[in-house]
Amino acid sequence: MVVIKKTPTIQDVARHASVSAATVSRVLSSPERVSETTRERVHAAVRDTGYTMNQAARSLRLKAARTILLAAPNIGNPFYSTIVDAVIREAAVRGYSVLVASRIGDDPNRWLRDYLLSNRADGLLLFDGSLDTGALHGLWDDGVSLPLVAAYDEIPDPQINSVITDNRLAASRAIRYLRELGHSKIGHIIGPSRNQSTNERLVGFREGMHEAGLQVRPEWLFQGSYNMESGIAAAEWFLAADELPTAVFCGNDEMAIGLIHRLRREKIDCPLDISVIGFDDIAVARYFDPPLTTMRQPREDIGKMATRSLIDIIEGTVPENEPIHVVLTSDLVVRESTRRIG
Amino acid sequence: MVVIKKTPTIQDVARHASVSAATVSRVLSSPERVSETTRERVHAAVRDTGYTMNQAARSLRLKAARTILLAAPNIGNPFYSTIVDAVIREAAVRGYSVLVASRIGDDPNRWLRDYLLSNRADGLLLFDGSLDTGALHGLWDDGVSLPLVAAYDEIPDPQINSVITDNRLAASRAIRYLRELGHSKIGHIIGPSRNQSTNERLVGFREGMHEAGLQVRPEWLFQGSYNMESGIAAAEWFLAADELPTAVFCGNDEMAIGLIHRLRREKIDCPLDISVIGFDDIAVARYFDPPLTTMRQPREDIGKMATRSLIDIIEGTVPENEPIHVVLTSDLVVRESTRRIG
DNA sequence: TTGTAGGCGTTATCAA
DNA sequence: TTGATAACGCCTACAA
Repeated sequence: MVVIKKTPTIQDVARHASVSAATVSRVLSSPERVSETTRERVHAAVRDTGYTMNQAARSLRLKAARTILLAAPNIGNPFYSTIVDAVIREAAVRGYSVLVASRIGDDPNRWLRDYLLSNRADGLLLFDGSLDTGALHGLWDDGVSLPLVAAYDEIPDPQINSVITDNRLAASRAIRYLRELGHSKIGHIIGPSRNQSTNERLVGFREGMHEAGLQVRPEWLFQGSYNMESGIAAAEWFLAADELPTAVFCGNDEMAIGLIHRLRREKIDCPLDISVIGFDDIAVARYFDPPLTTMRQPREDIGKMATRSLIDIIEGTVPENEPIHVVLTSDLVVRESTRRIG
Repeated sequence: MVVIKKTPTIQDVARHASVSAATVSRVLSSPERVSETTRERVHAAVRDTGYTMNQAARSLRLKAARTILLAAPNIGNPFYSTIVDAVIREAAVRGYSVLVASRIGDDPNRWLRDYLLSNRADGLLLFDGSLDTGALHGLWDDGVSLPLVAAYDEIPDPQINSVITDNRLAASRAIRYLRELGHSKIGHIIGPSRNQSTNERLVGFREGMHEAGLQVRPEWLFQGSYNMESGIAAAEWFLAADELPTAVFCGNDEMAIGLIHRLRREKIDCPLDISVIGFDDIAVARYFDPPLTTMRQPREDIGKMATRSLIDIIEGTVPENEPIHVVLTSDLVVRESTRRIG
């Protein structure tokens, strides 16, 4: 089924247009260096033969694949899918393809070699802060310097280019908002601690609490894993405490949804009995019942900016000694899962 | 930043191990054809030099990229992300990379050429039934036969390999279930008509209605586009009718969510006043309020089976004259958005 | 402005 | 079992 009549090569086109292969190549990559007439002849020949450039040969010759590698911990998560979409779109604009890898297996070092040093991809867009930076430096130490942009999840290494959001600020902003609503008994569902962004949100939470003169109570702190099941588990953890918080700041919307769902089973209503604020503003947030108050992450922008930066780096249109650090701002989106009390 | 000290080639390894490049190549691809001792020497040399195969060169030589192209209309949709995840995982198992393209632009023909005839990808996994099959046949006519598996969305061409679900049956099953619950005033939110699966669901809906001796009322039929906003619009359409249906079968869960959300604003409760049944069973379905009754699509299986089939075809381990047609079954998942009446 | 020639890194063929 | 060689399709000095 794979067999093809005969894929035309640049030679075939050359023959067809009665020019040399070099000329065809020039017409395709730097048309201005070819005379009007031959250019047209070559274009005609390209159409006639149905020629398509062989990318493998081109990559080999140019030592560039015009492809970027996107690595995320879990593409299945709807949060990432929007980002992926933005990445693909932006990459296409710049003429790049996107190779997607969902999980950086057990041996990131080997994995990175396989993809990046093998001429399959020219750069890496990393959406996984849990990756050991040691592995990245490992490549560095080998004398290799690879175009890399860490996005969304922070990597605690100022040398690494990054496009992130102001997690800490956003978290403290969320707490301040709850405080304004009159809440003082505030809980927090944390994400997995291997993610730096999680930790930033936790720090922001603590800061917000501190600023408000509020105590962080351990029984109102729960560590989840950014999925709805974690929200359920968190609800059960809170339920086991002597007293329920009146408001909970969740590390992401999914955990908020799980939390609200589980509490409702106990006739604890959101926002009547408890206010819940999420993080991300995933698509379903505004249509959930109650519509979720949340800290919106500019996901399209993250994807777009990260892609743009990476390609700039790959193409060397950006000074390489000063790392790129973009920090996008999150916005508080007030809906109906939070409510003024007392 | 791209510059690398010196990427070792197979030649470097050969020198290091005092063998020929050919031998190194053999050790790497058919170790059994090399003597124990040299094999070990070569392996050591590979480790020492930190050699990684240049995939571009390999692809050029082998005329195979060990990469598949995944094309979906909208990766941003959470429904697809799970499938994509499954595809990537399964492909990895078989040693394939996955190139993802979100939108098959205006000119699918050109697009397909660019990716598939250019040696970037060995086969296409198509999740978009709206693609004009003429374009596909265009390639065929050129004497080109490309490994292609259409998944999830049906393509009305028995020659094209496909992995789909029993949309028609599932739809009529949904109607039968509503009927069993005592409903006779049943509406339907259709997906975009360019998708064949949409049409199959519509046919199933009509069949189910017919079997039950029920009339399909046009004012209870609404065409959406598989997103939550469509559900909102559908609600408004139904609201404008003289009478509301007592049950609505939705083409997917997102439209069901939008519908329920909008009706609630009018104090029309699901499931008290209206039963709603979705399609797909996306992650949030079970935690939505009310938890959605829905026809679950085996998404991981779709992704896995489709990938497996495609790679089998690429590698020629499957007879090529008889197209593969896998039909997976959808399951009715009863939750709380549907309710007995009368 | 155009053509010639060499090489990118790999693997398959053939001979030793 | 191993090695020399050619070829995959393209681009880029360099020469004309």
